[in-house]
Amino acid sequence: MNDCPVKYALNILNGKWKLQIVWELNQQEKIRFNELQRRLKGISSFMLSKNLDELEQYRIIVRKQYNEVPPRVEYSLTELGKAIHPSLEMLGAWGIRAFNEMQNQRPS
Amino acid sequence: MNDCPVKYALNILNGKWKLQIVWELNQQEKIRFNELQRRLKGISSFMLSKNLDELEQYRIIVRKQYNEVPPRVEYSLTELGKAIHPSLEMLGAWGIRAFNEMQNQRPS
DNA sequence: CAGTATCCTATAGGATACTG
DNA sequence: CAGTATCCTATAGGATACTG
Repeated sequence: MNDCPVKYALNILNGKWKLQIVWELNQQEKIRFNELQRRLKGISSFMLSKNLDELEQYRIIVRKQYNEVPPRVEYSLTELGKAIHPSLEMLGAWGIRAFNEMQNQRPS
Repeated sequence: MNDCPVKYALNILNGKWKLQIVWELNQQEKIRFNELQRRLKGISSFMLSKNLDELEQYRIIVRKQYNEVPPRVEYSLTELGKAIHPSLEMLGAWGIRAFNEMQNQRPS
C-alpha cells in the first residue's frame, strides 16, 4: 500500500462514499454531519461516521466540534484535501473519454 | 457509477490488481499472460484472467491471440489505456505528499 | 445533533484442481 | 501456455436500535 504512491492515493479514496464526501466538502467549505448525510443520499450515520474518521486519519479533512447543546460538528477539507482536486479533474477528463469510447464501441 | 466521470475512472482501476496491471503494461508495451503473472507476485491465474477481461471490456487493454502451439497471448495498452498515465502521475505526486504528512504528524 | 453498538449480507479476492 | 471450474473466506457495506 505504501510501496506505490499512486496506490496509496487511490486507497485513501477507495470505497463507495469517500470520493463523494471529498466532493461535497470541496463545494461547501464547512458542512455539518447531518447536512452531509442528507446530501449523500442513502448513507447511514454509521457509515458516514466511519468514513469521516478514516478521512480525518489520513489528514484529508478536519473535524471541528463546538461544545453547544445540541452539539455542532463541522467538517472541512485540509490543505492536503484541497490539493487533490487537480488530480481528480484530470481523472474526470479521462473518465469522460473512457465512457465515450465504451458508448461508441457498443451502440445500445 | 456513470453519474460522475471521476467515479467512473476510479471504478475502472478499482481492486487490488488493476492498477498494477496497467503499470506493468506501461513499462512493457506487450506482455504475455504467464510473464505478467510472474511479475504480479501473488496473483492466481484465475484472478489475473478476470482482471484482464474487465480491463479489456473497458477498452483499456487489448488482447492479441496467436494461434500457435503452445498458445501465445499478448496484452498491451490501448491509446485510452496509455492516456491515463498523466492522471496517475499527478495522483502519485499527491500521494507522496499525503504520505509525508502522515509521517510528520505521527512520528513513530 | 452527531454519533455508537450489534448483527447481517453481498461480493471481492483467493486456493486448488483441472484443461484445450 | 493461457486459461476455466469449483468452492471458500475476509471484509466492505448496510439495517436497525439506541444515546450523551
